[in-house]
Amino acid sequence: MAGRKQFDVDEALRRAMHVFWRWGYSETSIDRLTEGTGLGRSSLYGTFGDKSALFRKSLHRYAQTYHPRYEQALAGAHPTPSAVVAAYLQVTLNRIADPTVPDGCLLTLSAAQFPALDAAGQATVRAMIDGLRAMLEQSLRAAGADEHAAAEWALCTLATNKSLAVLSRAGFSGEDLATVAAAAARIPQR
Amino acid sequence: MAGRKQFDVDEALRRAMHVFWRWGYSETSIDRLTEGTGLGRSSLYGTFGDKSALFRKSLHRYAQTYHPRYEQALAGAHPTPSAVVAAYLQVTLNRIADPTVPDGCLLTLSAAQFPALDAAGQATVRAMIDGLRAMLEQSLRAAGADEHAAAEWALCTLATNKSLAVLSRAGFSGEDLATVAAAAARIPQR
DNA sequence: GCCAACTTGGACCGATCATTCCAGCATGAC
DNA sequence: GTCATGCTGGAATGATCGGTCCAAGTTGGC
Repeated sequence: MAGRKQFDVDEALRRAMHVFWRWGYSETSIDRLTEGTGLGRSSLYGTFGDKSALFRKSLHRYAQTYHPRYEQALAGAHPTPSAVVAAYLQVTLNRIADPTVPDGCLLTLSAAQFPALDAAGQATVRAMIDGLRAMLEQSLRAAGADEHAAAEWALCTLATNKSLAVLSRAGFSGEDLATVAAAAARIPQR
Repeated sequence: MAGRKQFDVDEALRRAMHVFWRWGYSETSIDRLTEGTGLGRSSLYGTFGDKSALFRKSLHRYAQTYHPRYEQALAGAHPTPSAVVAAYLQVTLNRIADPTVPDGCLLTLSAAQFPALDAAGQATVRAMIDGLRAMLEQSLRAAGADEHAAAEWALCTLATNKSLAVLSRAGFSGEDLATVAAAAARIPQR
């Protein structure tokens, strides 16, 4: 039960990062961190310091892991804006499929961010996010076929994506989001 | 000091909406709400119910105010995706300039969302948001001149915008964000 | 002028939060 | 085998949270 460290510090930090990632800062309690990392309170404090220190370490870890990919995608030899967006989408998709990120991508934050939403509201947000993911995948398939069409598709996708992020962040209720989804569905899809 | 109501319910709800808007749900304490609305605890609870009820009323108020504009922009007779995005940007810009929304738009949420970030980190986020706002305005000016160029511009803008939203939401530190800003600056601007 | 109705400010409550502390014990060195 | 090291689980602490309650006081109707 005691003696020498019984966990891998780096792995614990990775898990803590995902807890912050999923729940945001203020919705992440120490109990949630102990549950997510498997460490006890004492080990957590002894290893990483207090909550905000652990959060900052998580940020750094996140930046180290994912930032170079965006950097590479955005700073590469992409002559046109549409190519830049395509590269950006590619990175995002890779992250969605990243096996080191359980249960999806950054976007899944939205559904957990507003505890005051009822279950139906959160389910709606989750469903819209799943739909968005499908759209992203479809837009990338289109990119392989025809670049101009891909650019147009990415345009629509990003616009809808942004709408969803803004709206869910602002905490729209389930029925509000459903209405927006209906509007988004009317965007021409080719 | 007492007797009959000494405040305007609708105005109080508008102010409460902005408090939630700026701080998010869990970072909004009752004390912050009383400070933001000017009402006492009793008046707040007596008029709107508990915190989550007030949040839901704020959502509804928000939806009533802003949703029709997006609905109109996204569902109107826009034949091409780029036109849809242009309309979307127009609505966003209008909201940025909306005098009923003090201190800017939804995007300003980001800077307040992570209390564990130091002052420099939050200032960096704020500066990037200001830069983003300038980019949006510039993209709209371009839209007036040449529609295709505008579409390309909007593409870049949204991509960068989305990056910022994702990154700041994930809680990047100030220097991380500065690096991303440098990368974004390398996106061709015409 | 009087009374019922209603609002208001502030004290109060239990729950939960982040954080600290300590006794107990497994470990590695000798 | 012995001992110092330092990690571990759990109890304890003070602050803050959302929420409740009530006495004090003001209003409008009569």
